[in-house]
Amino acid sequence: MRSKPANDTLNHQAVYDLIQSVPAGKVTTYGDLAMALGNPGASRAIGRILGQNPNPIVVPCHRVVMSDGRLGGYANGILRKKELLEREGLAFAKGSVNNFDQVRIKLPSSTHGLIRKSGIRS
DNA sequence: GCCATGGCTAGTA
DNA sequence: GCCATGGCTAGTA
Repeated sequence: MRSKPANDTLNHQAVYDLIQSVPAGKVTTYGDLAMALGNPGASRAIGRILGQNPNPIVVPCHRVVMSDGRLGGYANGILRKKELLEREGLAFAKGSVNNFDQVRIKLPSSTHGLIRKSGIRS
């Protein structure tokens, strides 16, 4: 759809900041990030944002996976993503992270994630 | 209109 | 499998 009604948008920098709180050996999900940033419906947008820019050295976006434990995507290919995660101690079966609930961390909730769009008529 | 998602139905085995 | 959602780009006017 070309036009949409959304009134909120995400602060990209806040997304990158938040991902930095995910330690090696752990993961989070697109949806959890969206939730922590106060925009629960934005999981898909999170994925798009990650694909944009991140400086992979400082922002470990390979630690962001799907809500069901499957890999999701990666700019350098999901094979690479899997390698990185395995190097950090994770294991996979049938494309999903083993023991997903134990390695999935709880994110700190962030306040500055949402930007209110201006110029909305009420 | 495309997509690095996610949640909820249907409909098989 | 469908479709709502949010961010983005290409490509027309």
